[in-house]
Amino acid sequence: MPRPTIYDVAAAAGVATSTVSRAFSSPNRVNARTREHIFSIAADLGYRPNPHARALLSGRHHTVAMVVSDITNPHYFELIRGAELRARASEYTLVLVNAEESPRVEYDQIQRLVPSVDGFVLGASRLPDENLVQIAGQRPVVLMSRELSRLPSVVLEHTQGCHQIVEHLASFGHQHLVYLAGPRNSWMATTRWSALKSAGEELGLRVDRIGPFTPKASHGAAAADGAIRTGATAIVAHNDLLAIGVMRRLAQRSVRVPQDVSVVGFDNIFAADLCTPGLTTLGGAHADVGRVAVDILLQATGPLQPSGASPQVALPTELVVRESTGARA
Amino acid sequence: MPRPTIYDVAAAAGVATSTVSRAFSSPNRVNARTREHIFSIAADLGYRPNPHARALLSGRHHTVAMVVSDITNPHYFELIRGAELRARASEYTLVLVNAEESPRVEYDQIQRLVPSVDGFVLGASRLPDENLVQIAGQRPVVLMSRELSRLPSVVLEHTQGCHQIVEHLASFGHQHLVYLAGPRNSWMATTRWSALKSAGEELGLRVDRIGPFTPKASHGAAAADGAIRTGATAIVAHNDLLAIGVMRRLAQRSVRVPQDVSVVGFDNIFAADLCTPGLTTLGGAHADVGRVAVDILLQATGPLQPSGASPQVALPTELVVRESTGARA
DNA sequence: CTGAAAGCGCTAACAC
DNA sequence: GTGTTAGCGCTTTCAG
Repeated sequence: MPRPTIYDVAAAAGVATSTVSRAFSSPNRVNARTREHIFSIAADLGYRPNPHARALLSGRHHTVAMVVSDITNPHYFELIRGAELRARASEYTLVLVNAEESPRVEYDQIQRLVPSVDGFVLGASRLPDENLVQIAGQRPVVLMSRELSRLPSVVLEHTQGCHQIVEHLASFGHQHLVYLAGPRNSWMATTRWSALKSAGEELGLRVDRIGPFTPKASHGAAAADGAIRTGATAIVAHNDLLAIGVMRRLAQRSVRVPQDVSVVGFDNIFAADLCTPGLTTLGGAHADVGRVAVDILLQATGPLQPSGASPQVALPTELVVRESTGARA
Repeated sequence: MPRPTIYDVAAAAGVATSTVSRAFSSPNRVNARTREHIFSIAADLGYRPNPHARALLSGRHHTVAMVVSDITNPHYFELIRGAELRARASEYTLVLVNAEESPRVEYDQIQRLVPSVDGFVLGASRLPDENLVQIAGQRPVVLMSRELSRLPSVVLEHTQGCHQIVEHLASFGHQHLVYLAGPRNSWMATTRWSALKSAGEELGLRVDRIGPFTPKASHGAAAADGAIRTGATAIVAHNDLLAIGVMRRLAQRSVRVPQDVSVVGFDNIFAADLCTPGLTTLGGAHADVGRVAVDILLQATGPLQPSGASPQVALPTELVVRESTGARA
């Protein structure tokens, strides 16, 4: 037996289909008694509105897509969780898309989904600005871990956080640090680099940069070797995964952390607390990033036309100090 | 300007809408010349088929849902990734749902999605058998990390794996081990317990069980304390997260691993290699679990009616031995 | 407050 | 090979 439709319900309830429709979509526009009657009949029949038929007409799908640069990066766990919770709270479905660090995959997937979703939350998008603007022209977009004027975004307060990192390292007497940059097209990588550099200038440290590196543990070896060559006494890796990979390689090469070199990461993933030594890292309320991003998106997809306002939210970070940083010995 | 429809394309191309439709849905049923003409016009107009209108008629949405018991469990990373890749390869969209260890949330979410997806992949479902059977009556279902007669499933070869664990521990002279059980309604928990027990009987070890425990690191303290009380010399935790939490607690209580007690986990998550001591754990090709599950699902949602066959796939496991297991000292 | 009827974008008979 | 014509399930004027 196929799913019952409003026709079945209408027939069984002895009313018109439009009344059934109204009972579900704007309950207050129908007599309380008939409404209840319809509901009970509908329940008996096991009727449930077909979202596609609804979407066909309204153009709204009650679905948002979240695109992440690499789904296996633990950093995204909390982001996804926060976004999912927020979406569900408004009875929205969250479609998860993995861009696998590939702008092409990212763009294709987004275009594929444009007709099916009400908006996009883009995590650390690797797409060029023009693409983002274009996508925003098709559907509301909220960026995470990236800022772009005229588009709403949610980021962690990296600039201040980077300053904190440099201060922390300076307090141990470090005078030369190196930033292991993330992917070329990562806005975060660019921003962190300039934040570190200016903090370095301010505090009188030399700051180098090498890379780009794919921010995975497996790429840590190359990054570590490069870092050693710079002669820096402190390494700031683009994220925790890379930092962990770096520490592994350093251990292999008998470089002691933090006695010979200090290591700092970003994200404060679960594993940062488990590796040895524990990784000093810049953390933040990641779940909130996801939550707020969806929040803004739902606002934009809401009945009120997207207002000119494009909120750019920056959430606070916190430097989690563990054992991977210290004075040279 | 609204999205162009087949009407716009048809008008611009000087053909009927059905021809446009055919050009896109069954290209070989239309003259090559007209087809190319239609395509080029469509491209100019930026036409893209509306999947909802399509779904409304065909009932197929090119979308599958994957439900996981807890999205923040790293164990799922690879599963999700494998599933996502496989889905995308067939141009299917993967909707990710987080059940948050709650059967109620899980069931509600599934019911919400029934009208919008072609099938479900259920990871470590916490639902009772009857519910699963009922859902399978609404849409094709493939289980992961759970078996149920008449439903297709993909699991890791836990039974043999558990045997391997017990053998490994026995080889170190352990004679008493305790299993820290996962959630009450976890099929895996039940299966592992009976597998461990029968392996214990066979090899002459005493095997206790305590729990259930929520398989997160934060619940490790209670689990560790309970384990100590049993007097067992080896602890087999329901998963790596719990095992890591247990090891933390043991360290706090100055119980040495593995000198005083050995610890084993399941899943071989990234962090298992990072904690100190490294965690011995039962791993497997998790990405394959997700991949194969979607593979089976797409077969079932395919044009050919769901055949009676319900493949029950069991993928091999491998015991990854690290430093958390050894002889007592 | 409720019914009748048109149509959202597309597909699937059925003709030609 | 292509056009015509009904709908898919629902919402939404417009009457009543």
